[in-house]
Amino acid sequence: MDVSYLLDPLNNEQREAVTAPLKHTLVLAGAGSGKTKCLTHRIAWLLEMEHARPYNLLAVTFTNKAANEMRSRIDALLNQSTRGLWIGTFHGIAHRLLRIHWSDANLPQLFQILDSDDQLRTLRRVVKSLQLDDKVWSPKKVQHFINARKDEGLRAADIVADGDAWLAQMLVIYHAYEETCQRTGVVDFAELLVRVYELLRDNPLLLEHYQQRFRYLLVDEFQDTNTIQYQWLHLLAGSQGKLFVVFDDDQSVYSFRGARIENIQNLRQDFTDTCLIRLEQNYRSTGTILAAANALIANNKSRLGKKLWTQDKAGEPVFLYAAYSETDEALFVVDKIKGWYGKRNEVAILYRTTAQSRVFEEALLQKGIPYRIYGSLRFYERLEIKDMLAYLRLLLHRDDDGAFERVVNTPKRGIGGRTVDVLRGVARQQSVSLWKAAHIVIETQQLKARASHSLTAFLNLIKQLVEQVKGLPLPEQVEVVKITSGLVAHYKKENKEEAQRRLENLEELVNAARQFKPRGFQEQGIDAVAGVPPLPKGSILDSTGFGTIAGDLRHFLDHAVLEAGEGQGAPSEDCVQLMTLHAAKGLEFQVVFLCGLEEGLFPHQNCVGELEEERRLCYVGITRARQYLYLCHSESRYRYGTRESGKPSRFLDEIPDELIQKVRLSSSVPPFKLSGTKPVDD
DNA sequence: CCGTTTTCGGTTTTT
DNA sequence: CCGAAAACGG
Repeated sequence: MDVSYLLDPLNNEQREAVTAPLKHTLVLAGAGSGKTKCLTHRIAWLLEMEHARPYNLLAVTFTNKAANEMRSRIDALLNQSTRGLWIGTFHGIAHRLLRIHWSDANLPQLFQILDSDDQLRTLRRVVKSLQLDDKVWSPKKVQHFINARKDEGLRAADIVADGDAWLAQMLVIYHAYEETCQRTGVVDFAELLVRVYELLRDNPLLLEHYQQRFRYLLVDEFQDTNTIQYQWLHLLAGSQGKLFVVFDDDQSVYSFRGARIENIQNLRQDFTDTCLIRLEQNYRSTGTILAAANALIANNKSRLGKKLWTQDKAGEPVFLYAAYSETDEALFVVDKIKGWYGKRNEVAILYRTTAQSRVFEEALLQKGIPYRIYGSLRFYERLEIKDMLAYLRLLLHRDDDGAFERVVNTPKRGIGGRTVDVLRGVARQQSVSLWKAAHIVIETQQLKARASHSLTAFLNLIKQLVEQVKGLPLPEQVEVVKITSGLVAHYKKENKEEAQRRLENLEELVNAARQFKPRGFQEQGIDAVAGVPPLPKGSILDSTGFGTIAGDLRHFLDHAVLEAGEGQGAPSEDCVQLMTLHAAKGLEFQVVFLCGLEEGLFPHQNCVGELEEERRLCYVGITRARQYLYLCHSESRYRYGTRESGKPSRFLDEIPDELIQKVRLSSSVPPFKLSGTKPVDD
């Protein structure tokens, strides 16, 4: 078979990785070294040369973006069908397995997924129902505690308080939360992972099936895996499965959300017969930029060690600008951008904290340069969208307390906090859902006439919606809910710009429903693939397929939670890109401005113990730049109301002087010359 | 129930 | 200092 199309575009190391023997393979892939190419070509290689069938492969990523990218690149590369090839995020794949095996996973068939916002609301209710002071047991803290434990694969029952009163109380809350979720049939993000791990661990026949099926496990950004993800991979690989993981220990910047860089070492210990391949040739940046990056990251003690190199020329020096103030910094950056004649979306302004974006935004606005800030509110997280989704959830599942609470008085229909308190009381006492409690409360006449009347009206509204929507295709269901729920009328009343936007977003949601083409799940015959033992009898497959009313709607809701989508709206071309360093990971730009390089801000004061991770973050920032890299720091900066002076970041000292060119001496432009900005010392 | 006042926190974030 | 969210008063 002629596989030159697969191998010719690769360098020696990439080829070595793509054609590696069937051992567990670790690919240390530096920034810009072609790791996605490596992964996609490896998949093609396995299919073409190792007689793998598409359903033998499982490729896992962290973000939907990465998963989509991988899928489209594979489709472009291969001429054969990739039916049965699973590519997805850890959460997406876990979710898929839970939908198939909902019964074995001890979940209701129509289980719902909680996003972080819904989780927080749920926790607020749990803390309140335990009569705890939410100042001491702040739902946010509790949320963090629980998620951190779940990331470690620990349930409340797995943790021993051992005389620690604080921990004991936390565990009580954790227990109560688990119970609430189970009772109401909801699953948070971390739970997807824990559940699916337990599902396979506790069902040997299921495990056997998937171990036989997924002979080849490919993992992107392996340095970002957390404990439960690693345990799951470990379990799924079994003794036969072959791992192919791509990682860069120097780009591990997510320990704060549970990523365990040690998983690389764990993998090498837990799996014998591993091989490590390094991709160090960089196809992105100039020699100078790489030299700066290499010098910086060399200061980290704990790393496997690698040195990026390029065939490219040295290029321009790294420019350094010392500003007086954050305003000066922004004006400098904007000034440079004005002098840039390339495409504007090839320019990125990167910073450590989101708060820093404001000054740049103002400066860009003032000069009329179009820009786009990443990480602003995502489409499916908008208030009005979440309200609509809550109605839809309620239609699917009347006992969804979260959805009930959200819409019971949205739009305002005279059901205030007092009324809902009564419902909550009855619900808790009789351990039923709010929906059922509402019926009980009305029947037993526990409310004043007016409240009772309003509540009855609400219940009838939902029942009416259920009837109206029955048998309609998804987009029309959404349309009906949009009108009948009263949300449109609700927003129309306010004649503000904001209200107009909300209405547009609601319309956009109907649009999204119209265009919604669920993918994945196409193959229901997964138990009949050749060479794989059938799924054990008693596995109850997901029967709410497409075409069914509940099925379409449910898939749409799943999609909304799991793939909340970027800011929506046209990804307006020709905009300067503003984002945090974390958001920039995986991207590249012709020109990069790395701003706010000051002690306390970057490295951030809260990260004194995590200095190496801060340095990696800086490394990520530097290696985003293809051609021009500007580093900025400011002598002073407004923080928490007062102007504070800041020393240049230690990271600047770690970049060799000969690579750096200072753009302008601080003294050459005194602060009072800045027009249209606040004086430095006010 | 709704608009105003007060209080609080303020690193990074995908799913 | 600034914005969000909780508490308060009409």
